[in-house]
Amino acid sequence: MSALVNSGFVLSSNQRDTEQGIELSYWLVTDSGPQYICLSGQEQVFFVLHTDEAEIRFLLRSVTDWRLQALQLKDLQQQPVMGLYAGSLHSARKIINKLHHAHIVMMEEDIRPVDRYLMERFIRGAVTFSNSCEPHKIAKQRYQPRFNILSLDIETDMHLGTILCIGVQSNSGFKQVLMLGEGTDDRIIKYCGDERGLLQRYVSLINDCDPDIIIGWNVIGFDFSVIQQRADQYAVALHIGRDGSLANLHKSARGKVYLRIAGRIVLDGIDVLKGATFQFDSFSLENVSRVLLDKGKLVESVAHRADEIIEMYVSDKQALAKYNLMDCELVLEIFAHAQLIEYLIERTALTGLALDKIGGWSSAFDNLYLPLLHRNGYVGPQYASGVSDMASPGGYVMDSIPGLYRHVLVLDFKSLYPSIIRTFKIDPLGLAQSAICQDQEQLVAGFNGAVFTKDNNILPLVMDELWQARDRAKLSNNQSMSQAIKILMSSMYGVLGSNACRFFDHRLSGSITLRGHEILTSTAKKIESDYDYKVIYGDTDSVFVWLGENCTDTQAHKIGEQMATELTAWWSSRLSEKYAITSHLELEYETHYTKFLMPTMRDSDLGTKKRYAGLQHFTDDSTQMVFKGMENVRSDWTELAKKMQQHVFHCAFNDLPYEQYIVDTVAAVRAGKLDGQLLYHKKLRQGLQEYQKNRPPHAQAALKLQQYYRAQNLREQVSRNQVIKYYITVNGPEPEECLNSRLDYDHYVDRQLKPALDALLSVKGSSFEQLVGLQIGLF
DNA sequence: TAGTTACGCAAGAGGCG
DNA sequence: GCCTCTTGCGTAA
Repeated sequence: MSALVNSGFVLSSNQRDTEQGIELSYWLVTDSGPQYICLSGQEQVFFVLHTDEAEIRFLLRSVTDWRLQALQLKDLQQQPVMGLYAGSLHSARKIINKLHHAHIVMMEEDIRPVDRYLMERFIRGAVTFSNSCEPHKIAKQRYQPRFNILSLDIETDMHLGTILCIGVQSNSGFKQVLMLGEGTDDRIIKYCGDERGLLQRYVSLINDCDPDIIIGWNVIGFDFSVIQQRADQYAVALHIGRDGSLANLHKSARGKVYLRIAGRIVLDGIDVLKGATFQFDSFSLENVSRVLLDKGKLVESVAHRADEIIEMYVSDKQALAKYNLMDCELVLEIFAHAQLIEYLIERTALTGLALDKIGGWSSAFDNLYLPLLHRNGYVGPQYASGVSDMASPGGYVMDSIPGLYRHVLVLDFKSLYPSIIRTFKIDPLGLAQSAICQDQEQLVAGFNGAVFTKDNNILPLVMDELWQARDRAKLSNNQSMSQAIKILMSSMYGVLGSNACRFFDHRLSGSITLRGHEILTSTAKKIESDYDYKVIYGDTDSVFVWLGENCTDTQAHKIGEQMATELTAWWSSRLSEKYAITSHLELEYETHYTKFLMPTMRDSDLGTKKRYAGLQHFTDDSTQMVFKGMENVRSDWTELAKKMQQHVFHCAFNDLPYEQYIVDTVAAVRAGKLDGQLLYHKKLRQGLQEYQKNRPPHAQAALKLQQYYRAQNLREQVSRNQVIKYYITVNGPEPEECLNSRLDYDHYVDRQLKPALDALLSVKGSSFEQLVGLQIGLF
């Protein structure tokens, strides 16, 4: 009956206890709509040491519904283990608690049965399923899903907290706005009377649209939270699950809100962008759409948005609906433009993580590693059982030689940590196996006392496959795939160094980073001895090579290519001779700076680390300024300081005069002509009361803002993680919203303009004071 | 419902005389 | 007022 076998994509999963044991359920998306798959009579399994059997049987003598079974599996210390099978989630939880209190070693007890079922079958999203027989079956498959996506946005009256309208737009072009109040419906706007009517209409709308994925902007933390709160107040049941069940919203201890809707997933554009390593100064929809899509929203002045929305509701509901839908559309466009759904599908295909999972690189490691470990006859280690009583550093940062240079090349190791893992066989299994391997030829030493087997390892092979997959993705121009793999590969090191990962062990992380130190220092030494160029800086995986002042652009490019090739070959032969291993290290010629500034630290002659600027020169002769770590790329410096630094560096790099510009700008600041560019932005990273030990300027401003809100009887609250916008005035920091005092221009000249420029001026033998005269400090 | 370490800098806090 | 230490933030890789 092969006609009944179909393809689908796992959208969400669930597990619960039934009379027949644990029931696993999966909602799939298929070409012919949603499909519910149910697997009953399952058990939860985890592992315990064989030597603990008697004690476990004693401890669990009063517990029913479990069994212990001998297995052909060992832990990584070569001790035989047994499987402990529980017939229900409830008894599994009880058993784990009991054993935990008795300090019995347990392994993989945290793996949920719904996840293990997929993981052990290598199912990562795509499945075949057969629903013609009981129980249902699913298996690994290739399948590209097409989702029905609905973008949702609500507008509220910020003073009363009421919902004014709910707008939705789907990826197939459907649009609708549910509007509070009375009016004549048209094609898009539907008037719903009171708020209760609006919420009831919303439930029908979601069920009629029947989306697989609902997207929005802070959509869980704001839109769905507000809807839930209003629905609770009016006792409207939000039956929007695909099985008719209620939406389930709950807050974690850390204040993060989670939402479960049966058969659907909800994705927040902000979280997804962050997960895909997009960076923005601000993640407001306004800013992201401007940067990514080159457009802003309909309402330009964010400051008075709240009042404008209420004003539109009162006088022009058509305009409000249009505004509401614009936000829905922007979110859809951002998802399409940044290929976010494609990225998430690739991530799932690589890691087995659910589409809506945020972070979770530690589970990704588990999903990739554990099934292979089991097939090699071992089970995963107990949590926090790794070696941690030794230091394992991060990347190596070289002392820099400060100065203003011409012709600096940057060579960097392509994915250094993944390539170290592949080359030096960094692997939890290999580390364990080395202890019982007699043949020294088959071993390669790591750091912190680690030794690895050259064969029979897992992580290096997983990395090899990812590496090849990434090369294929690049060749076929598959951006999202390449991006997903890059992030996954570099996260593999990260989790090994984190005690939130079951494989955490400083012998593993140290063997990666300390090898990195050795590789970087040897490379720098080799360049200085063989090529006679000075290495002026290096950080983790890069070296900055100064070619000397007399060099043409063409020569520089040629030298870069040649050095990268030769040094890659040198590493290959060196590692082959020294360790008899195949090198996967690859040095790339990345950048040619025709002008390059390595500044000194403030109030010191020593060079800085992680701060520099240069004029990059491309092979087609175009150029571009690059700033790393400097004021210009820091969000907590004023617009004016950044603009000035940008301009003055541009002039200096292109041999143009800048002295008069500096003098004029300082004068303009003092004349009060540039006040708009003197605003500071800084995030309040703690709650306002938590600034006990000291109170930095932005916290002082936030306090004044809070008081202002209270005095004005506004509902608004200053909250953790809010960006505080403030000026420095003669009376200290004051928030933008309630600026009262004169700006302190001495502060701005001395603390913003001077430091932003002195990095450059001082290596030119000049100084800010020299240029602007003795104005500073006299006022 | 947990990826890492290394680094620079501004400004507050507190000791000293 | 001057000096050093600590706190807080944002950044590089």
